[in-house]
Amino acid sequence: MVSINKQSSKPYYEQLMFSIKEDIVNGILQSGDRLPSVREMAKQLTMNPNTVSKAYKLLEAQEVILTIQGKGTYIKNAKDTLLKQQQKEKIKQKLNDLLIEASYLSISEEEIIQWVQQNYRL
Amino acid sequence: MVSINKQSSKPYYEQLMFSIKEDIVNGILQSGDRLPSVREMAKQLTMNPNTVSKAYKLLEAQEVILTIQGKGTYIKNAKDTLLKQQQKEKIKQKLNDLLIEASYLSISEEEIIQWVQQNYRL
Amino acid sequence: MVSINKQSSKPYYEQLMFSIKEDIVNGILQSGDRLPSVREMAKQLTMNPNTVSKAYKLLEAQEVILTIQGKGTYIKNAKDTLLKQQQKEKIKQKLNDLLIEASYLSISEEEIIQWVQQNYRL
Amino acid sequence: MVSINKQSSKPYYEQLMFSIKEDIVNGILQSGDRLPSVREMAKQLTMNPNTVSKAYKLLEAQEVILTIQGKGTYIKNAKDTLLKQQQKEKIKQKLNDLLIEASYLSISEEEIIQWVQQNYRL
DNA sequence: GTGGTCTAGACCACC
DNA sequence: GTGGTCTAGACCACG
Repeated sequence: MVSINKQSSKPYYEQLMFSIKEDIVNGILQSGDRLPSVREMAKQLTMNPNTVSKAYKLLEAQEVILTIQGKGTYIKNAKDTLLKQQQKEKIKQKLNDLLIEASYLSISEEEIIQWVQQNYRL
Repeated sequence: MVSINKQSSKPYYEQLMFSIKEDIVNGILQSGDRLPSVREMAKQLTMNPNTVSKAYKLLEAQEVILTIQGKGTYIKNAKDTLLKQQQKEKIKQKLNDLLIEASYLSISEEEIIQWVQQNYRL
Repeated sequence: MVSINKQSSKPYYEQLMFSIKEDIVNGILQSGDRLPSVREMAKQLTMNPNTVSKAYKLLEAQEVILTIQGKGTYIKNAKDTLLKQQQKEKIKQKLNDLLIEASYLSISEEEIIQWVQQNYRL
Repeated sequence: MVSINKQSSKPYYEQLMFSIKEDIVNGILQSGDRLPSVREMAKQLTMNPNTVSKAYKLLEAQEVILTIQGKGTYIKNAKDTLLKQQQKEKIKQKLNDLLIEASYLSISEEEIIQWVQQNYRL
C-alpha cells in the first residue's frame, strides 16, 4: 500500500512516514504487524535504504513503530503517551496556521468544517 | 505590526509573508495600503534586504501585493482569481494531511471542528 | 527465573547475561549451581541456541560461569581477580558518563545518592 | 574543547553529543553560544559532515541545541520540559542496571556513593 | 537475513 | 556561507 511520489516536493522520508501512518489509521497495518525490512522497502520503492532507515528511525522516535536489531521493525500500540500529547499540540498549531491562510483566501468557517467532515477517517 | 521570530525554525521570508497576510485578515493592512520599502522593512526587522525582497516577490506572485517600480509596494484587492483557487486547493491538501496525522493521534472529528470554531477569525 | 523481553531493544544475549548475574546477586543462583544446557535454555526462552551460546561464552570470558565439556556449565565463585578489577573500572566509567548526563538534566547529587540507596541490593 | 576518541567502540556521533553536553555542564558552552558549523566541526574532528549532522539533529531532538536553516546551530536554554522529565527516567533506569552489575562485582553501596561524590560536577 | 554506523560526494533551500 | 535531503557503498553487530 505504501507509496512515494517522486515528483512531490516533500522529502521521500516524510512521505513514507506519512504513508505508514495513513495505513495504520485505515487498518491496513495493525499493532504487531511487521514492516518490510529497510532493504526490502527500499527495493519496492526504488529508493536508497538510508532514506527508508531515516523514516523508520523517526517513526520509532514518535513511538509509532518498534525496531529490534537483527529482527525487524514492527507496528506499535498507539498508546496515549506524553509524547503523543506534545504531538497533538503541534497539530493544533499547524491547524491554526492553516486557518489564517484560509481566511486570507476567503474560505469560510463552514467550508472548512464541511471539508473536515468529508475527509476525516478513523 | 509585522514581526519576525529569529528563534523560530521557520524561514524568515515565510514568517514575513505569513505575518503580512495575517495583518490583512485582521484589517490592520487594507487594500491600497503602502508597505514599507524593502530596505526600510529590512531595517525595522533587522534582517537582510534580500530576504525581504524574496518575501515581497513571492507575495506578488501570489497576487497579494503589487509592486510598482519607483513608487512602492501596495496591498492588492483579494479578488478570487484562478491563482487563488489553486492556492485554496493547496490549503485543502494540507488540511487533509493534518487530518490523517490527527486521526492517528486519536483526535476526534468533534475536537477538530471545535478547534476550528474557536480559532477561526475573519 | 531467567527471562527475556522480546520487545526490548536490548540484544537477547545481553539480557540473558544480565539476568543470570541478577539471579546470582539475589542468591537464586549460587556458586556451583548447574545452568541449563545451551539447547535446554534456548528451548525454555524460545530463542536461537547460537544466541544462548554467545551469552554463555561471554559469561565464561568474564569468569562468571565455567563450562566443562560434556558435563555442563556451572556458576563460578565470584573471586576478585584482575579481570574483575578491569570490569569494575568499566562500571565506574559508565557511572561517570551517567553523572554528566544527570548533571546536564539538573539532577542533584543528593537525588542520585538517594536513588542509589533505595535501589542497591546485595 | 570538543574531542572524539576514534579508538573507542562508542559511535562518533554519540561521543560528540556527550562531549557537547559535558561542555555545557562545565560552563564552557553557554545558552546562546553558536556551535561550529557542521562542516567546520567535521573538519576539526576529521570526520564526515553527515556524522556531525546526525549528532546535531539528535541534540536538537533532545532540546539541547537549536538549529536554524542557513544560520547555524546554537545552545538552548536548559528548561525543564516534559521531554527532560522522560530523559531523567531513562537515566534512572540506566543507573539501576549499573547497580545490578556493580553488586555482582561486590562493589559496595558506600563505594558507589563515594564515587558519585567525587565525580559529580555542576 | 536484520538494522546501525560511517564515509564520500551530489544537489537544494535559506541567509 | 549555513543546514537538509538523497544516493552509493562499505563494514559491523545481532539472530
